[in-house]
Amino acid sequence: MAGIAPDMIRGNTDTILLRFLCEKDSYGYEINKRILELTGEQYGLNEATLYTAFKRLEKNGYITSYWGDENSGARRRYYTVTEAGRTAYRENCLEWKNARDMLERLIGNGTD
Amino acid sequence: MAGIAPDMIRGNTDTILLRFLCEKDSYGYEINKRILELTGEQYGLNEATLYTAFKRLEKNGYITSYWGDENSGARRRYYTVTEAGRTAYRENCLEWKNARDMLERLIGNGTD
DNA sequence: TGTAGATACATTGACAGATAAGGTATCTCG
DNA sequence: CGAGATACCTTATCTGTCAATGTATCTACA
Repeated sequence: MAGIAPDMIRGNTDTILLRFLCEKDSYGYEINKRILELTGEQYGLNEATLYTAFKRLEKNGYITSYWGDENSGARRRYYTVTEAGRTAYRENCLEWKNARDMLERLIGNGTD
Repeated sequence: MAGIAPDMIRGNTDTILLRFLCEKDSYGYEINKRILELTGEQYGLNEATLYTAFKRLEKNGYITSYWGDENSGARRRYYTVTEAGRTAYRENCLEWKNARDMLERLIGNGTD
C-alpha cells in the first residue's frame, strides 16, 4: 500500500471536512482520526493542510468556530457548518461526481 | 455547466496523456482535441499545463519525442510512450481507482 | 517524581503543478 | 491581404500541500 498522492485529494479537502461537519460539530484532531479510520489508516490530512483548510472555509463563510470548554485534556477548537457551507457541500458533491465520471472516461481502464 | 476545477484533475494529468499515447503516437494539440471531444467540450488542458506535463514525462523516461515531417501545416512534435511509460500508466490507473474509492467514502453522497 | 506518549492547535518557508498572458510560425479560405 | 485555425513554447504568478518546528495539557507508569 503506497498511500495516496496528495494531488489526488487536492480539490476535495474542503468537501471532506464539510462532510464531517454536516454530521455534527467537530474539531481538527477528531476529524482526522475519522478519516484515518474510514480509510484503514491509508490516508490522513497533514496537520498544516487541515488547519489551512479550516481557515479557508471560515474565511469563505462555510463554517464558524468556537473554543470548547474542556475541563480536562487539551483545548479544542470546534467548528460548525453554516447554511452556506451545507449548500457548498452539496454542490461540491455534484462537482466531484462530474469530475469522477470525466476522469473515468479520460484515464481509461489500464488495459493496453 | 461550470466546467471542472483544475484541482480535480491535478494528479491525473500525466495519466491522461499516457493513456492517449498508449493508443498511438500523437502530439499536444491532437490530444487536447480528443480530450475536449471525450468530455463534450467540458474540459481541455491549458496549453502551458500540457507542455509542462510532456516535459515532465520525458524527463521521467515515460515518453520520447520527435519532430514530424509535415510537408504542410504547422510543425508537430510527436510523442512515443516507452515501456516504462506503459508500466507507469497501468500503475497510475490502479492508484486512481484506489483514490477514487477512498474519496467516494470520504466525501459521502451529499444527502444531509 | 519525572518522563514518555497521546491529545490538540498553530506557524513558517519551500515546493510542485497549474494558470494567464504573451510570443513565434505556418497554412487555408474568402 | 487579413482572419482564423493549427501548433508549439516561455515567463511570472498563484494556490494548496508539506516538512519542520513550536506550544500546552493530560494520562500512565515506573
